[in-house]
Amino acid sequence: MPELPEVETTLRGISEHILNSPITKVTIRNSSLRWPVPKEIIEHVTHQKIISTQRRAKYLLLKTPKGTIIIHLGMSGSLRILPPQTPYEKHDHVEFCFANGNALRLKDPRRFGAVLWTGDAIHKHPLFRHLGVEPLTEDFTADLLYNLSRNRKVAIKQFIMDSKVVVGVGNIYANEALFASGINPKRAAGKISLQRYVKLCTQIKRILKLAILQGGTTLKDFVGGTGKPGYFKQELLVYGRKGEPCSVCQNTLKEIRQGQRSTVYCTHCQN
DNA sequence: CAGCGCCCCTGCCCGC
DNA sequence: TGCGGGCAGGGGCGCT
Repeated sequence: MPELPEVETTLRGISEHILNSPITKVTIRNSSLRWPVPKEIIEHVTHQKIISTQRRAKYLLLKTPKGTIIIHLGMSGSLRILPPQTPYEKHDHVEFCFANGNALRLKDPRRFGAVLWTGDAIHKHPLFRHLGVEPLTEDFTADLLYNLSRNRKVAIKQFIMDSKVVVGVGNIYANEALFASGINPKRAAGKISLQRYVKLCTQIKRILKLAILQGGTTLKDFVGGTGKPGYFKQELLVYGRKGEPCSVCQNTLKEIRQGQRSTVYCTHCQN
């Protein structure tokens, strides 16, 4: 479910409720997520405070003085702030209770998400070592995309979804950014000009920022940390619109599969 | 290394 | 109305 804007929305929603209050209890109801939720996390974080929160790629990082809780929402995960003793629902897998009365609870029906712990610097962790640049920083530039893509045969859509290149661009926003840039998703990344990468880079930033402002995209049941849905769905121009007329030229939007993921685009506007 | 497919899992939607 | 098939916002991993 969540791409960068949804993860960012979640982080913003939960942070103020969990910062600087001792963790009183950790409950692991089902440890079989993407990787087993390490039991040691309980002894490591109980009585600790979260002193800062941040996002790296689609990972949420909750820092304590002893290390970092790493949370990934996978395809169907959501984190909510709940009052104490809220009855568990199906797929509520992990919960952190705080002295201030708040509970932070992970629900994840498909269990592709993760809750991990590291006592080390985050950049040393294997999951983070090979991550590319953050798209909403000045390090993410057209020059970077251009240079990394030389001699690459992969389709541009898969190239911008490659987390070794740039992080946080998932299927929805890859589709939207390519449409906004007028680039055919099948075009080889290595054959795209610097000028077109300027456009693409600009559009990726614009769309991600706009989606964050709208609280993310709610497709099925995504809610930010405070339970509000996202409103970016109404801005989607191609994703989920196979067979509908292109908003620019009225040509019928086409759907193809790239790397087991659906791509929707306009064969007239994108080339 | 690049470039692929596969797979983890549940829920929902569609067509018959 | 019931059921099987296919698809879903991610991404690590193993193979060629």
